[in-house]
Amino acid sequence: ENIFDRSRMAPKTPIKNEPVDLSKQKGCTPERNPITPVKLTDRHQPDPWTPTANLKILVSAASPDMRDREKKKELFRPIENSEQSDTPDSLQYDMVDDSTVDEFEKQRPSRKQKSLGLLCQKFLARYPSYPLSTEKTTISLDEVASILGVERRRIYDIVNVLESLHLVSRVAKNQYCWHGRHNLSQTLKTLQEAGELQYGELMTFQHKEQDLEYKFGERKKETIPDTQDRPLLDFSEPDCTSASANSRKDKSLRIMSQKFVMLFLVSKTKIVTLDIAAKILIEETQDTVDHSKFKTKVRRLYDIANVLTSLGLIKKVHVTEERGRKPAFKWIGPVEFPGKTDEPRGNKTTSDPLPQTQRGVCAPYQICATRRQRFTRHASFNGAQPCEGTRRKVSSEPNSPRQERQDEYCSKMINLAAVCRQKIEEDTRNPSTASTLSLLPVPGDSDFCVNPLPQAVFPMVQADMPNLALLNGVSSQTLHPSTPAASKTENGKPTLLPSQPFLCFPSSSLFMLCGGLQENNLRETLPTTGEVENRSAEAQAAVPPAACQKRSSHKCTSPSAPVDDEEPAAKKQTMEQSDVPLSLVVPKKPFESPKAESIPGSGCTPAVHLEAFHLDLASPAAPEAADKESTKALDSQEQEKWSQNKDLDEPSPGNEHISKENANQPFLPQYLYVQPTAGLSSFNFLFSANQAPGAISLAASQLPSLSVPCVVVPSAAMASFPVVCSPTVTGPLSPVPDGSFSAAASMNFSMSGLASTAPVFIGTTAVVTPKISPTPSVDPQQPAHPTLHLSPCGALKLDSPVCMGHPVTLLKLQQPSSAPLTPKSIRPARHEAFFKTPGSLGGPVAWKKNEGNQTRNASSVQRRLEISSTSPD
DNA sequence: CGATCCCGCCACATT
DNA sequence: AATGTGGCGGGATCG
Repeated sequence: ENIFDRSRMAPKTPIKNEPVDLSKQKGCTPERNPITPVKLTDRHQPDPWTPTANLKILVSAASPDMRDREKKKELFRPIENSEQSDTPDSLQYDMVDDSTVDEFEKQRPSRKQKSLGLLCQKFLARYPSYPLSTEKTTISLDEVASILGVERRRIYDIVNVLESLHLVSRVAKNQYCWHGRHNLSQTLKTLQEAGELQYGELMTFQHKEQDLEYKFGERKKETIPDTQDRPLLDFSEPDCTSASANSRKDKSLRIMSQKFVMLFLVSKTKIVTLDIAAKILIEETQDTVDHSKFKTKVRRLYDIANVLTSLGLIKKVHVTEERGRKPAFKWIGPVEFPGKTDEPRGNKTTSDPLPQTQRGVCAPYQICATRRQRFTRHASFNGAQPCEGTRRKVSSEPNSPRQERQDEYCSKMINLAAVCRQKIEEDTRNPSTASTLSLLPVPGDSDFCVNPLPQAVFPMVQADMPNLALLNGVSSQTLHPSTPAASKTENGKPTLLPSQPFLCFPSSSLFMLCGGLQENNLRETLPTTGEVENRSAEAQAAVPPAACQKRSSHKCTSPSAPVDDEEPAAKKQTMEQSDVPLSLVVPKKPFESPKAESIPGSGCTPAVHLEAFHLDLASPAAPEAADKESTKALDSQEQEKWSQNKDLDEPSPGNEHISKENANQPFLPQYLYVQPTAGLSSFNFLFSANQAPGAISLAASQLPSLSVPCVVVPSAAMASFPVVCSPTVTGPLSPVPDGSFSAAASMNFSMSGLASTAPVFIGTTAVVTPKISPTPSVDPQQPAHPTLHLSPCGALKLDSPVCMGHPVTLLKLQQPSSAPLTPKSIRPARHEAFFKTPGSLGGPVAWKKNEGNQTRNASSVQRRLEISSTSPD
């Protein structure tokens, strides 16, 4: 509590004022003692309590420098003056201290009070998350240590982890430079990329491996053969320095921290158990595996986890496996990163931070990853080096500023989302663990937001593990998530679950949206197009329920191919599907063409994308997830969005509306708009899904990007539930346009959302649309879906469908339509990848296929690597 | 009793 | 040699 206050109070800048702060704190000590345990007492310990004694203590705590310096003076002074002041020291002090102290002692600070996590929070509270570029704050370890009342050693633990994420950089001896979260997303992205390279494969199997590992221990290594430990990313050295070569174990804590983060980013489920992480990390590091070593590693991971938890990037969860419940952590930080790596273009603000060539380069640090090579240079970075100073290079922020902004926003958004998410999750969980499904059960019910719309779109969210799910509204969907889980185990399987995305809709009112704009048209125009479209349409539709229904039905039915796929797909499985969808898509285009035409190629694509999306979503949520992965490799897809809401009432359907801007501009993105009802003032929104223009282009790339962002906005009324949306996400890969906007879009809404209060959310991931339509046609689907879910195989099935959805579609569409096809064919593979989902046991093979995807992904990555490698060479 | 993880010794690195 | 860093793991707490 205190912390918060303080932070608020002083969020501002850090340190500089220390004197003040210090004084306060110290002064506070007594006061705060109650709260914070701090060792003060201890320190005070023995001595005679005189003012001096206190000083001494403080001093001792402080570094030598500190001691000498005025700080002491200041500190004391303030204290004396302000608080206890006047009196002759000792007395008051004693009084205060003792009493407090004693109390404390009595109470015992409780270990928790001294926890690293708490300490980290305190630490973070002292600095602004997004410091102005102008202000550079430097952090003196000694000061901080003394202020926070801990030994310096502890500060190192915190700083090392923060450094691994580039939130701070070492400037000099006892000095660190605070950067804040501006570059966090960039860093995460980099880590994600690096992680894919290193762990991608592993993660694929995640679950399996886990098990295996358990048994075997670490065999995994294979995958990651060589990597040594070296820093994946090293931040450190942008330049080089001799140091780079470095020494001392390379700061294992930092490296470990990065690797740990990578595991999350690469994990589909976004959940990583400690033991697995430990095993992986050990392996990399070494072969030997002793038990003791393992134990030590776990200890370190706890240290890191505490810091990451304080940063709001992960949270603790438990995974129940056959073996039992295991401690694990779930990533709740941003999943997707706006910056794109791929494209050069970048548009949006963000993008390109790195002007130069490839991003690969950019990515700083990169990952030398796997191979160890590191690149050195990022020369690009050099330019901007921040603090630097002396020797150590610090480079921290390689990134350009612009991006940062976006990132920031994103980050903020994300955070919010995370918060929401958590809430939701929690809620969900509570019901039952196993339960993930619990929600599901009601498909039809109004509860889910869907009501209004026949079809709703849901964003997927990943569930956390435990929770999960949700879904669908109405009918159709359902559980995908659950399925997998179910298959595995009843409960827990968080793993699986997690991976899959779900949505929840609590109440009715929600809305979502999604990106595809075109679709609307399409749908209308052609029902047939397919599910995908439908979805998009649906999404749109969703808003306007009435309309939607029709569509939905149409969708379902009409789209022969696509549709089929879905259903069949489930059965069928797989990859191929993707193709199918495409085909479906194609048709649409024609339809759409009017709009689309305007921008021919692009128009189509976008639409397609959307569709794909939808499809995925629609069918099994899970799949979608898979897709993403494929696309990126990561799981970003999974990300989730959460929404939360608290709202009050229900949403009033009426309120919501979706406006489509599209209408005018077909291609463009769709938006959803939700008007708030009276109640809400706050929100409304919308968003577009994609943007058109970019989309237009059509390239496959778009698709990926496509992520259509959806946004949900809760109306005021709705408030009660949140919604979410997500864009899907391939984003990263995709070039530009999409990504950019998606990001942008999200940002926007988010912002608004934030402001308002309402929960909003956004997700990256995909969205799912349920298709539920009133029409019979739908029904068929339903069965299918369910089946999928249910069936053990579910995962597989799901995947397949999913796969279909995405990428493929696009491609095909394009071709037929306009022409310009891009060769993205590649994507299909990716799609597959997506599917990989978690749990699935089943279809491992398929997953692997990812590779194909990866190729894509990889392609970019690889290129980078290659480049990098070459360059280094 | 297992999960956490505080605490601080001590080795290595840097001054 | 002094001081900065940070690996490491014993053992106390927590749940």
